[in-house]
Amino acid sequence: MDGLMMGWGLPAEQGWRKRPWTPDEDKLLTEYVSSHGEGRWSSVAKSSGLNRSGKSCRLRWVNYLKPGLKRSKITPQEEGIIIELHALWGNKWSTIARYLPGRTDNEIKNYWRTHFKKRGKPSQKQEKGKTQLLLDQQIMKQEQQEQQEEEQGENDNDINNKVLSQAEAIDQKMTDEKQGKQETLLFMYPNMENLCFPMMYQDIASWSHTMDDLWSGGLWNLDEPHGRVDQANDYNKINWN
DNA sequence: AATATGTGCAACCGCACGCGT
DNA sequence: TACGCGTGCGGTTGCACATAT
Repeated sequence: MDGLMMGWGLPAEQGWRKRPWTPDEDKLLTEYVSSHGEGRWSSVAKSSGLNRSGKSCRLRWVNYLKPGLKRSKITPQEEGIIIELHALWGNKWSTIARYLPGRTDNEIKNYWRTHFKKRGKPSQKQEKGKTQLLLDQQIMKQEQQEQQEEEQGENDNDINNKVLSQAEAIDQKMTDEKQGKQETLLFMYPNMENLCFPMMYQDIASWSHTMDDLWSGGLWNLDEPHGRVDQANDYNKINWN
């Protein structure tokens, strides 16, 4: 496949290397997307009069212009979420970004590289080990309960697999609701009480009453008003179409 | 003050995948 | 089934600014 064109509107051989977006270009793109919606980026590039590739248009919109994006610095709570999820999924930035409303994969990726990768922080493997240790502790405590579940056909005694399968379920759900229906949010954030507290972990908690130990010792401080109802309302204002 | 080095982040590149034909 | 197109994703690069020497 031709990496230069890729069906993204404009060829790359136009002399520009890194060309920052100007306010006028941002305005053009914002107006175009507002009236025509997202998608069909190659036609956006052609029709809007922007001398940009569709790929560039999409990136600019997704990472900078899209309503609802946070422009503030990553909070310690968000950092904790990033660390935890990175330990689980590795460099699945877009997946991690789904659990940080208002943050983009690019932003998270940059944050990780600048704040962790360079400073010799615990490696992914180490982080994984840390998380796995916590999870293993829960496994031990649950063993008897798990055995009972196995008798009922539930032989999934690897809680990490549960995490992953649950995450996959969320991904599947989000894919199914790809058009941005708010059902996705309700699925992820039931009662909208904790905007940044994904359903995934609420479900994990339901697997074991001992998971409170994990919360109190982990990086996800649920007492922080990170996802308040008023924030959830703000998030609801986003145009999901 | 001048230069070197480090940091943060926007933007681009190349690959992979899904979908329609 | 094969192919082309549109899109998304992770990796990389380049640049502006900050800090150190």
